[in-house]
Amino acid sequence: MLEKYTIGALSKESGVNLETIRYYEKINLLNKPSRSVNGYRHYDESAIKRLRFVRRGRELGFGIAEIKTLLELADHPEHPCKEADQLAQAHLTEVETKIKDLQAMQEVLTKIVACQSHTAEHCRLIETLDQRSCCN
Amino acid sequence: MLEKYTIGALSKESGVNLETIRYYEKINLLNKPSRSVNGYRHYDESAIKRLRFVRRGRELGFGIAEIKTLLELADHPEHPCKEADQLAQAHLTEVETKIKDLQAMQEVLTKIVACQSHTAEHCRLIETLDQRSCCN
DNA sequence: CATAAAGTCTGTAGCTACTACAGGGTCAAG
DNA sequence: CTTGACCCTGTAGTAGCTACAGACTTTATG
Repeated sequence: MLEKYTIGALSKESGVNLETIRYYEKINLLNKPSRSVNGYRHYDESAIKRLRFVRRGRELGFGIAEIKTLLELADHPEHPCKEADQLAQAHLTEVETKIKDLQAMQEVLTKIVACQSHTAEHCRLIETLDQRSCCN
Repeated sequence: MLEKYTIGALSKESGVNLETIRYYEKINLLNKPSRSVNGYRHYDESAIKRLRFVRRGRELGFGIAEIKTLLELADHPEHPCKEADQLAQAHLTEVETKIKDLQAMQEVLTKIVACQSHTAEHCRLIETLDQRSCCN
């Protein structure tokens, strides 16, 4: 297998910060790569895929521990992925809650922005956020 | 002014963890409260309002620094709250982006959950997240 | 061919926003 | 008068990075 990627190249290909890659290795999220004589890390295509998976997982809001589980499941295709499904299901619920919360925030912020009396006296921030209403 | 609240009471009234209140004091987000002879902190009603504002702000996704700015604005009613409006506007944009991202996540996760072939072989997780599609 | 810039290495410290102790003092009830 | 609930300070831990310091290697330029 060709191991043509240095850590810098992997960083660019995967979109993951170079220091973060080393960090992921340290916490055993990524396997230890092979090294060339000078001690430089070298990676192959599969490392890019893995790292992209990690990045996307993080973007999707999965924690490191969850991603670790998912990677382990992916590494053992002989096992049923019921567990992975359950993880995804749990996460879906979490995501849906997050969306609802953010939509509530959106509503309040829209009201604050809509408040056009530009003096703190009329646009009393503390009360506004406290009571979830503005300038009424 | 009556300073009838101990830190524990303030914690209950504001919904902010007791240790977190001390932390907020340490980082100068909250003013240093008066102390009784034994060294216990004592708070009044305004502290509750302030702390509720902080909590709500955090819930709305504002960072500590942003909240500090908002509190300062609220403390000076003579200043126009244009700055506060701008902060809220900027934050609203951020929240809207987050909602969109989460909705994209929701879509992907729904697909993963909908994938009913319960072997990792067919439900190839890495490719799934990488390509944003599942079991096609 | 020399040198400078860019890349890599390890290790440690810093970041945000908390949370969780340890080890001690204080206060109210039974 | 002791037990338990509360409070105090200070430090260390948490997640998930990010940013150095100080050293080595590789590559590009004059």
